[in-house]
Amino acid sequence: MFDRINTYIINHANLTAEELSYFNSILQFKTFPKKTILLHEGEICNFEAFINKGCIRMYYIDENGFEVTLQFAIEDWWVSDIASFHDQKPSNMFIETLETCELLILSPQTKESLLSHVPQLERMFRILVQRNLSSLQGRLFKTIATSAKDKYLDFIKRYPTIPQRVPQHYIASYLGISAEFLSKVRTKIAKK
Amino acid sequence: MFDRINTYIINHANLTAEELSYFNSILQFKTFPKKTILLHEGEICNFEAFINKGCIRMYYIDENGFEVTLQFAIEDWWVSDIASFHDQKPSNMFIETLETCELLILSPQTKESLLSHVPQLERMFRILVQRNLSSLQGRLFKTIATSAKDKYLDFIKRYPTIPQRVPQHYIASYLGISAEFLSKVRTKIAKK
DNA sequence: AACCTGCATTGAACTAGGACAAGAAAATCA
DNA sequence: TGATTTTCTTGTCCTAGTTCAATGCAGGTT
Repeated sequence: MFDRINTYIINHANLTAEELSYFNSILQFKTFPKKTILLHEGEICNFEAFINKGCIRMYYIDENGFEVTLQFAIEDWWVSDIASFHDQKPSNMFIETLETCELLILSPQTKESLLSHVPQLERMFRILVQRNLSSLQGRLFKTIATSAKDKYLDFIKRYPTIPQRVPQHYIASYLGISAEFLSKVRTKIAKK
Repeated sequence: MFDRINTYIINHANLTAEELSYFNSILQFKTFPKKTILLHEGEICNFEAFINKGCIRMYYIDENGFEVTLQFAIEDWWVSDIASFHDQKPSNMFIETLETCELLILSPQTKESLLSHVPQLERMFRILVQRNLSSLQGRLFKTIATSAKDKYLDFIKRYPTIPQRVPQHYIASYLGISAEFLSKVRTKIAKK
């Protein structure tokens, strides 16, 4: 049950056996069926979850019902709306399982206590957020500067396993193009 | 010389007088003329700078010379390519002064020593990065989901002082639209 | 087997925004 | 002060991507 996360932790921080077992002791293990909405727009996000198994999507919806996928997350990713989680303020995004998911969950309280017991992890979480920021910066650039075709090719290169796991129109909404146009782009790529 | 940053720190962390003066002692104060490139693509970013005075732009350039402005930063902002700064790896962005700038600078070494002397600040910097991430998430959403006009209106609402300080075509490159089209959008708005 | 429901494809008509070009207006500097 | 560079505007034509609608195609469910 903790194999996956412990491997992850060992690779990202330098904990003693005790610290690791303390970490494990405060994690809450939970399973969610496919299509469960873990966080609704307007709610306060009270989890930071490590994906032990499954696939999750974070997305926004505007007034007209137009969806933008912010992120896909699979095994070994952390999922949360950190802004909402940390400031305990309403989120403006949705988080939804796309498959049956096994999650290891921190609440604001357990995270707080974790960080005070194992201050080292403060660093790990900071680096996690930094990486996230940096990759989002790169993505914004590509979203603006690149054609639909190149964005798609880049996507399947960066996330080769995702297309097999999630419906194509979600990928379109991640790339910022319509589902129909992605389909056209794909047939054009295939023909060459 | 430290008034501005000390006010900032007091608002964002809870330091003793000694800690604050230690903080001040390790900061390097430097002035740069307008249009100085502080960081070139390919270089390692060796600064995290607090803007005491002035205005700075962070941007990407693609193979065809197409520019995307990632961020404008003015007084009270921190400027750095954190990914490059922390991992000491080559940056893929440019950072350039748009006005004469007074900066208070941390190097990787001084930041390291600062964080070990005043571990509290680890939290402040983490929150800084989190806020940054969260606002970038919102921006990506708007970039994809919103019309040029709405993006511009949103921009002048969020950053009302920026348009007076920076050339308009940089704002266009922030919004992800061409300078010409921004001009057209503006005349259309003005006519109403 | 028949029937949904969700997903992908294709085509036709349309549009937001881009590229290019040429001037006008500001800002910078000698 | 004029001269040069940078920035902003406006018009024309063009294209990448959208919207809408129709069709097909799984894969569950009853």
